Amino acid sequence: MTDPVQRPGPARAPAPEPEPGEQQLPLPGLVRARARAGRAAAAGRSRARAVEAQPAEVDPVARVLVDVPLAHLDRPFDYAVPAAMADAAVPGARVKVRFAGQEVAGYVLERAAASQHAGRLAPLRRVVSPEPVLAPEVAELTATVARRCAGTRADVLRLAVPPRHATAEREPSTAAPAAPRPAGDAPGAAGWAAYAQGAGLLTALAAGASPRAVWTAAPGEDWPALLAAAAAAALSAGRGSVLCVPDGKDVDRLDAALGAALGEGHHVALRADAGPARRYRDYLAVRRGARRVVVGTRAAAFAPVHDLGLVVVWDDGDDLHAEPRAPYPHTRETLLLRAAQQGTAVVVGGFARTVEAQYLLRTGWAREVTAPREEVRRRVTVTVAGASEHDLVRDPFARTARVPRQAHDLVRRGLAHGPVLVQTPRAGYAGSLACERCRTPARCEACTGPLRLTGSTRPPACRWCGRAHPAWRCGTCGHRGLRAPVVGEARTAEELGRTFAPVPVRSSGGDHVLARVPETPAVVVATPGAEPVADGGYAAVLLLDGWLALARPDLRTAEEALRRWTAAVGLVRPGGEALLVADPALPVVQALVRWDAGGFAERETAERREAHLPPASRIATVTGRAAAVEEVAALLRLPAGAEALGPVPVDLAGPGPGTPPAGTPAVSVGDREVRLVLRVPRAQGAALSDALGEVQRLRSARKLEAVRVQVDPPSL
DNA sequence: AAAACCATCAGT
DNA sequence: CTGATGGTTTTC
Repeated sequence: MTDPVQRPGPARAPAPEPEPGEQQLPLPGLVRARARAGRAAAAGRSRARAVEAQPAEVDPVARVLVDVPLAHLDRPFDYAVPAAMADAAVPGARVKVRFAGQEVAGYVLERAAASQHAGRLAPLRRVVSPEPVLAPEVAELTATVARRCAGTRADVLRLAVPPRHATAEREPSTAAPAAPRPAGDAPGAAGWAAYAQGAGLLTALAAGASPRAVWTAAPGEDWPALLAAAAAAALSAGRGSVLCVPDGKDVDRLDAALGAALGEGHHVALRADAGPARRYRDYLAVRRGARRVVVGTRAAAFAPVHDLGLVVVWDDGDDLHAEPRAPYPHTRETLLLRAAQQGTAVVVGGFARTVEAQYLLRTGWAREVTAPREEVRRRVTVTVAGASEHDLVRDPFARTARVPRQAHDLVRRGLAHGPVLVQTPRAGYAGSLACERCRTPARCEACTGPLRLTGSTRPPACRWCGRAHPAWRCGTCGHRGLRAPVVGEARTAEELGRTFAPVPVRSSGGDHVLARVPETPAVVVATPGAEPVADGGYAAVLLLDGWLALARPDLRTAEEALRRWTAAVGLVRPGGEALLVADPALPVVQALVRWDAGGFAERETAERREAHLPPASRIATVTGRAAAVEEVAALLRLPAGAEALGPVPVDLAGPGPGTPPAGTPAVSVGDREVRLVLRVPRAQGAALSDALGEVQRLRSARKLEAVRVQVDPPSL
């Protein structure tokens, strides 16, 4: 196919007249260059042919955001719109432009009558397609998110807009049927009545208002149905929704619930794993307004839903909501920024509650939606089996029984009525070793790194420095024996299978994850995050090795443990029971028993406030080679009240599980990766982001070595 | 990555 | 003063 827009337009006066009043620039270099080009061109070719195409009559200037990875170029550049591209170069269209001597991709942000740029404008080279893939409000959101994360718009755009697929683009998007099912008929609509503010939330959504809620779901809740009902309520008021969940399994559940609530054709699931054609087709269906309700994982937070009225994030504590690619935006933060920008309703929901969600309540920005105590008690009974620290002092062997008698009893009772879920901590922690007797994690004497086994015949070695410890001895109790603290879910399944034969044992975890299990009695062993949903709910839920879930040296360990436990107990059937094997004296264990994620989050929030940790403070990290990080520290213009901590070698700074891997050649101190932690009062958060962004632009302009900047890192 | 820019300096 | 040169800055 020939591209008409690239052909030079009809002949015109050789040198374009300067705009009246516009400064005529001498541009000697340019004149010289043109003269050379003219001579180089075949002699006899008329000068008029060499002149660029005639500009568009209306708005001959396109503001283009170019896709280059350099922070200091993260701003629009003006290009001349040739007349032939006047209709195609709409705001939001993908274009190719010549930028710094190279052909680069970009998006038209807007069209304008004139440019502020003093020099000559280069023409657009090509409009890739007139499809306005980048919605104006998403362009704005992208800028806000980039600013918050001290990153570039181009990086955020890559997360927000899927790659083009020409075939998918040629097909029209099928329009939604005229009317969705009445919102009140949604299966989940009645479910909100169980919550103190639930009915009010739905009413407000149906009235087209923008309520903001932090919702803590009751155990066993059919949360996809309730969220679908919320989206249906918003849609009945003519407003679209974006619903973000952690993983594909949750997308499937919510997808099905939305189908039931709205009828087919009103919503779409944006799946990262769907393949380029499907992904682009679904994206276009949203962008073109054919679908107004979107469910998806973190990329869906940017979905260009028309008339957006509600944003939802489910289980915002799941680390899958944290984007692993620069500039590392978090779904919750993206959606909150978007809600503020577009004036939408917000639901931050989960079985647990993050300290960030709690902060929204603390400041009064959002309202709490929780089930009354009686309702929770009706749904599940949670008990604890395990020795307290006090008991352990008297009898260090008390907790060596991994599956205590009470647990066996629970499983047996449950199996009489249906499937029983057994959650066992992820095998991922298994690499680290612990004292066989007192279970204190085994650490390197030289650098305090965690020890691990690299082979059955070799002595334990440090993950960080690689030093071998053939004669290790526990620093706490003096014992010499080591154990891998986790019996993987496979072995747990084996053990339980023997105990409860002939009841079938199903295993879910690692790369073998089950989505659903039937209502029939079975022992279902799963690692956190891989729990299958049981038809009709589990008769009982057993949470093993609570001590291990709490053994990680991380700021969020307790919060994360509670999140995983509540997620499992959340799958119980009404009237079911749950048992946690852990120290009953711990506040986090009591929070599970009382189903009081809110109280726990409030307590954590208060503690962190005193320790000047997020969310009351804003944290950012700068990671890179020591020399570069030190330069950054020197260049940073920190806002008032800011503190800089470090830089500290990364190996020691964080609990990062195996960096660097043993066997990495030794590096000199100057080449070591270091991390600088910056902390400001929350009110200065924006100023901190701006200061970091400024340094990034400066460093990129000077071609200095890149450093990794992370604002609000999910863990330290 | 290429072009434009700019300071410097040898050769008039 | 002019044009060549080489390093730095800009990129529409």
